[in-house]
Amino acid sequence: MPRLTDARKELRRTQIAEAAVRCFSRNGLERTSIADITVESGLSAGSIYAHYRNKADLVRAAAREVLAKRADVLGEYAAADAPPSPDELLSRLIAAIDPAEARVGVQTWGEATTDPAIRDIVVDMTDRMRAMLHDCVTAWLVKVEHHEPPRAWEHATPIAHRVMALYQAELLYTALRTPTEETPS
Amino acid sequence: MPRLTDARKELRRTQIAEAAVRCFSRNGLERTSIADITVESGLSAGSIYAHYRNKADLVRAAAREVLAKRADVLGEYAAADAPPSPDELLSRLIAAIDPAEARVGVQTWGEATTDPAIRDIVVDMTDRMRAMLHDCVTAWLVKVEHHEPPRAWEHATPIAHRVMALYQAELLYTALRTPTEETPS
DNA sequence: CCACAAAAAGAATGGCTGCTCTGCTTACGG
DNA sequence: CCGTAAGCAGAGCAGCCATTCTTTTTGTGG
Repeated sequence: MPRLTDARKELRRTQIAEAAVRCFSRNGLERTSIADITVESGLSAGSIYAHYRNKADLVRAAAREVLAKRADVLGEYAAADAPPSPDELLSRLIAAIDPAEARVGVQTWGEATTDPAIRDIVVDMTDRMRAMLHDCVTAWLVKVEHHEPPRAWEHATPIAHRVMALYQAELLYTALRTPTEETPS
Repeated sequence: MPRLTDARKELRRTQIAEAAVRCFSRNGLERTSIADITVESGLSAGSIYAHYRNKADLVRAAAREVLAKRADVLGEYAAADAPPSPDELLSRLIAAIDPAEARVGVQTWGEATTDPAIRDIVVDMTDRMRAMLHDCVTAWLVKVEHHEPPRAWEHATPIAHRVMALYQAELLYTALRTPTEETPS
């Protein structure tokens, strides 16, 4: 049956989503038209609508992609044998920030203030990141600072909160600092 | 000359801008149409365009209004005789957050990532707030912690940075946490 | 009070945008 | 290889929205 193989279908979806992220990073969530994504992806409008129900669906996918990538970076450190100190953790997270994704991330925050679907995605990803940060800090307290595990978990809470806040602030500064790149001609 | 008196003209401008902020807080910067602002303000489209050149101009005015109000709150503490400690300062700032304005503030960040005019407003206001925070913390270090003024200023820098970040993060959380209010019927 | 110019109203407009629809093309299973 | 059902292209459509234009109303200086 001549359906597209799942791998190929997923490939198209990410091809579209990545093109969308590039467009969003340049022009913002609402200012990019389907036509823009059309030329950026090399596909046609019809094709895009074969893979995403509508524009909102595509925006959600893009938001998830950007936020998930940020969470992944954190996941690596959370699983490390030698847990970094909070300061070290923070500066590594900051070093891993990609300006284009930072911009889309901040746009996502703005959209989340009015769109419940985006809001859920952002809140979910934020909670997940904070939890990983919490694990990471707890591991550091136990392994390096030799705290007792149950107390360490409590101690880690405000520290994780602060690291998260400082990271998000840095994300905002990066998004604002970086000039929005020109369309490649 | 039968021109509107300056006071009345300014009144109309803020009437429009405040209606715009309410709309933005509900539906976001781009999803509110001039028609929405028309019904919220009780004025007509023609009238709005008599006071603002175009929608972008109105958005800029709204952004400035919201950000300036936040800076004003901070200004009070900066001028106080008994400077609050950084923790105290932060919790007072957080207590003064208005959910609706927090939403518009976060939307403003998103818009700033692609619109240079908004970006300048946000960066300017952010810098100004950080500077006031810096003064505030320096005053506390000198008056309460009895640091030497020149050293105090240096010490204050990272503290002010952290307070700012924590405040902005709280602003984001407030914007995400608060359900967007319904239109009054 | 009055005259009159500015301000407000609100319908009209033109452009853009999301989305759909009709065939052509392609890749997959046999 | 081939038939077929899907993916895909791209023009077309309907609706919305910022902005403008004309007419009516309003406030102000004299």
